[in-house]
Amino acid sequence: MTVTLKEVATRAGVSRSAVSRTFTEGASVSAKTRRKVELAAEELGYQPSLIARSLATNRTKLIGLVANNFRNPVFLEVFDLFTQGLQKRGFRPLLVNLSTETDPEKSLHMLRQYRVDGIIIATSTLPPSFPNAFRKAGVPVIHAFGKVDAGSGVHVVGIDNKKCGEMAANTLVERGYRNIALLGGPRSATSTQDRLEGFVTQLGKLGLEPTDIRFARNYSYSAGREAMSELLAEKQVEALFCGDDLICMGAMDAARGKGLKIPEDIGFLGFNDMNMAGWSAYDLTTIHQPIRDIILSSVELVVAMVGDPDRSSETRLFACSIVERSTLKPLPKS
Amino acid sequence: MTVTLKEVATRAGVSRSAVSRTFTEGASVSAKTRRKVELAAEELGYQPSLIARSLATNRTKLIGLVANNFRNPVFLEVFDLFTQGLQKRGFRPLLVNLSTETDPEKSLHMLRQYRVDGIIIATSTLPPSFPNAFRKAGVPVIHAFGKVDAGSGVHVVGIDNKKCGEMAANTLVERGYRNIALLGGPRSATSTQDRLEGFVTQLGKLGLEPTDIRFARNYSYSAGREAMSELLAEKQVEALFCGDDLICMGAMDAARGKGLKIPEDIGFLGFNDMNMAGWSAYDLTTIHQPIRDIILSSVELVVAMVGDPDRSSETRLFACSIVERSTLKPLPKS
DNA sequence: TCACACATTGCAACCGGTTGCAAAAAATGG
DNA sequence: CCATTTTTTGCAACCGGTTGCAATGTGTGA
Repeated sequence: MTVTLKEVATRAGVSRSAVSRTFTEGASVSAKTRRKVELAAEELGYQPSLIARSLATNRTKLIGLVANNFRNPVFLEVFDLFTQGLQKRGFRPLLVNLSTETDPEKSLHMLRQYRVDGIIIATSTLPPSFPNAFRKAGVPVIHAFGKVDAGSGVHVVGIDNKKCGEMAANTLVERGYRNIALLGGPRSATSTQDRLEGFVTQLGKLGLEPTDIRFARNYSYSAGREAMSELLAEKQVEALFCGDDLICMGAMDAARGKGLKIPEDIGFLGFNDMNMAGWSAYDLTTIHQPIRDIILSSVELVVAMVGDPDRSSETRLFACSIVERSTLKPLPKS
Repeated sequence: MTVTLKEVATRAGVSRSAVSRTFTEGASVSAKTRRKVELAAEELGYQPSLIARSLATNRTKLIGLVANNFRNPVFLEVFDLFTQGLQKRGFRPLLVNLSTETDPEKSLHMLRQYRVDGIIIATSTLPPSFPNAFRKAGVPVIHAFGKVDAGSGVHVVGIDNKKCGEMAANTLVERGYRNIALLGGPRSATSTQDRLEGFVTQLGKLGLEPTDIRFARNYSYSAGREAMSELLAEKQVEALFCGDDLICMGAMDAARGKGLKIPEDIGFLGFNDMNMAGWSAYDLTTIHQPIRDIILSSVELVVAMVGDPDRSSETRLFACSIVERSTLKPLPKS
């Protein structure tokens, strides 16, 4: 059915090695044989089998792409950039969806069975034991959006979540808010924990304490909305720092549903700066997470590691910044 | 570095075939040898190489997943369901991003080189020549969201876009709208073309003609917003049928920006019923596209085809339905 | 023209599994 | 207990490439 090396070799009147070499980067073939081979390959519609090549070279050019949050819009950008970045460099993403996987161990086995050259884990809601397991298996692994975690040999690319928490605290206090609550993403996410820590600490330094702290059950509009409804039923707050724009939009709609005006009655500060944050129905002031930088850097790093597996472990943190829109009171004139 | 069959065989004191057979579904091994082998494998941390197996069996269990629209939120659901569905059946998705690919031919080569067992193409913005090329190469291919296209041997799973166009026309006219415009997705999408046709035809049957027809440059909020601004500058309309919820939300915000009230001054009918359509800031009346059914069915079909490549070509169309929210006037009491 | 260096080529072993086939072992029945 | 059937096992060839090595071919300078 499919055309193989051998048939091309026969047709071109050369050895199998010659054919192999014309299809191998940087191998030694004369212009003449190359022409003959290419002609024969063309005529036969030959496509080298990457499977066979992988077996022989022990390189698959496959990168495992592991995620467990397929419903958050930021992952659109994540997937887009990952796949493009990998494609551009001649690698292919093998997608793993951990959303419903009870046993991440199984995914590890699967990825090992496919002999992926490297792995990118894009989530902050997995315990470090997961990336570490891959590392122990000797596979290059990048933990994007991960928690800085010294000494495990896992490369981390992301942001400094603690600093972001501090930034949020400063931003809200600067604008005169005092009665401030935090509505985080899932409590188990390391990003949530770190932001919380930075936020509370910085608030403390400014002599304040959060009025309320709670966590949405996941990164969704409805989770944000629900959590906010509960919060409003119990307490009164002047401003809210949310762990994610989606959650924040849900929270905004809950507040509006109670007749509150934004930002007069209540201020909102989101996180991520996803596309929708700019929609005029929300026009959300938010902290921009440099997804693009994170992804591009992760791809670059994983490819580099494939070339040099002993490359020493590295942590790359990118800066976040406030994107000013209309859900917070402006800075008072000083 | 990695443990192979041979080492397990030696350790277990059996032949390589015996090891292979214990890891092969439905092969003949006695309970005793199986135990020995499993023990040895466990001790050595053996993981069978799917690469080697693929080479020997000529089956990779890899399914190519081709898309070219990574920025539309419906694809979150699409990716989630695809990957889960494939995983559940022991297949793995090899992701191909055609967004920036100028030459789809290259992707075809790549997928053929990886010897994928099947391909799912999830887009309506590719010419039928693309899926057909795969089919010609003898690879099972499912065109999800595709255009019904007889005789090419490509399986199509999706909806009847013409009928949806008719449904939209009926819905708007029923509610008393007469001055109706269409704001479609990209003109090149077959789904857009079919909906347009159904819409205009049905309107014609009802004695009407669309006030305006235009197309957003892509499936995005901003494209919808821009197109709507242009439309409003030129014409006055009572209701708009949009080719996508995102586009529709952009259009709504453009209308609101001009001071129009929804649905009093202008009605909106979206398409897809994506999550965000239910957000209270929009609360969009829209046509539900049964993404879930389409994906699950596509996965099922592609897996079936891998098992039986000569299975005859099939088209599966699912029904769409109106989801009533608040961007259209209610049906007049009859 | 010849000796030499260097580029190109083919041979054959290897990558890590699967599988048809025949031999060996176990189970069955008389 | 033996002949027969059925199950289990190992051998060896194969899947489609790559690559070290030795042999061949080509080009250079003297």
